[in-house]
Amino acid sequence: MDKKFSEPICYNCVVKEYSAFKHLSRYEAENLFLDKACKLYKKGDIIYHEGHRLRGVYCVYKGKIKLYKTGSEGKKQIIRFAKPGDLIAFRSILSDEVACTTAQALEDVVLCHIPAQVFINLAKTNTNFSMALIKLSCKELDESNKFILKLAQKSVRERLAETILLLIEYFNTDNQGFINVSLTREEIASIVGTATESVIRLLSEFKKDKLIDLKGKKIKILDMKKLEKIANL
Amino acid sequence: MDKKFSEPICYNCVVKEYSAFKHLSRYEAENLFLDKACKLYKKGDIIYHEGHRLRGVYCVYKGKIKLYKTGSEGKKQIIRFAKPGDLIAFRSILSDEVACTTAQALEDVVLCHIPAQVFINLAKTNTNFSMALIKLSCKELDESNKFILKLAQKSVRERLAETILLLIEYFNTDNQGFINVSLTREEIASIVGTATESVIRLLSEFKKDKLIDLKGKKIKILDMKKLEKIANL
DNA sequence: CGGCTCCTTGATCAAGGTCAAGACATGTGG
DNA sequence: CCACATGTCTTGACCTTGATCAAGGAGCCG
Repeated sequence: MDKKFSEPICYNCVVKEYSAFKHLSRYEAENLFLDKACKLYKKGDIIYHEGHRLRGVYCVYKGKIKLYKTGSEGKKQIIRFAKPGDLIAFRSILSDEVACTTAQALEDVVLCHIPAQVFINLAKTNTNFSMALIKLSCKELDESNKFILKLAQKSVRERLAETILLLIEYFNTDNQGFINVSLTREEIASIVGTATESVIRLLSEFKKDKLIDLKGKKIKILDMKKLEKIANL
Repeated sequence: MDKKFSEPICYNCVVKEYSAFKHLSRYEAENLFLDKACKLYKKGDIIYHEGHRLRGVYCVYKGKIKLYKTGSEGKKQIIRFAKPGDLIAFRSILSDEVACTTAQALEDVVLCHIPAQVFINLAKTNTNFSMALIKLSCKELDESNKFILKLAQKSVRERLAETILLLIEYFNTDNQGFINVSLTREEIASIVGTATESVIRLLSEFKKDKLIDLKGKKIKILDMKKLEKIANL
């Protein structure tokens, strides 16, 4: 495989400061660099499958990833996303469980793979690092619990409005105000937990009401206040 | 307050072996005993409120607890339960966040309160203990993510069947085969994420179909296989 | 015996899922 | 560069699920 990217050097990596790795010492980061392996994934590639045993943790260097669970009828439910600086699969590694989601590249992605034992050793020897990991998983647990509340009590309309707001918060906007991520209507539906057709209908309704603008897969917020009101936060 | 219970002694506590505290040394457990405070809560008492800052972690010694989030219209969504041996609130303490749920006693409950700093110090100094905590929160995260999938994709009927199975797994049955917990129909509805009336109608349907037996608030499984089939696991 | 809370049942209706069909867009190989 | 195939988007029609409202019954406690 020809690499179209320069392999990041951990102790110097641009994403290090945004990740739990910021707690590593120079020495630890240098060692990490010796043990990791960097790899490019094309858009649509599966990074790992739900239910499979993983050999290590991935640190996202470039690109965006969706993590989803698959229901009994094969229907997908997106649980969360990952972007540069995020770690994925570390919960499975630390708790010695099989992967609880499937990770798939939303665009071309570069990941650094850290072998399980290396990662676990870091967590065991560097208290600041392990506390950062605990905080990460607690935060994510909180996110998931909020999601539960949302699914259980809100209408599809409210959920879609909230989802748009969450997407903008997580991915930010480009210089034209469009959310920095391209999702199909089906993918949006599998975040919101609804049918693709419902997403389409509601998005065009939002557009008609001048709350958002649509340009292909790109979404731009026109009226944040009203959206928040619909989301009923 | 007169205590109608004998205060448990940590290093000797019957629940210690079922909790993350099993990783404590004798010395650590003895110190823990000096720092903790034990308290009785009556059925219905609120132990802490969502959004409040907590001063420590609770270890459940006796009784059952529900943990719920409250939605925008005041509707409650039960996120999980706790029983003897479980720790509650430790995620908020470790991640230094306000409580993300409200904890309420389902029956008379005895809790031991461990001050935040004592708990954090244990987590920082005892690697086995902190790894156990990480595993706990990862496991809970997995539970929450499964819950999301369930809410997003399953019918109320399927969810109720699955909920009954989860209750039996978590609380076990008494010698007559009834699930060891008494929940109102409303509480069951706020686990399943539906209206009280729907729970009532479906429970009587399950009873009519000889899947379960009902005796007041007590539920007994008659046909596990069929329930599992309905739950569509 | 009121006054609670909880349970139950029936009637109604809207939200949203499903199905079907076609438009549009994108990429592929000839 | 075109023709075709495939994936995505859109719209309309229909119908099921389950929420809501209303009213009454059952059990429990001071």
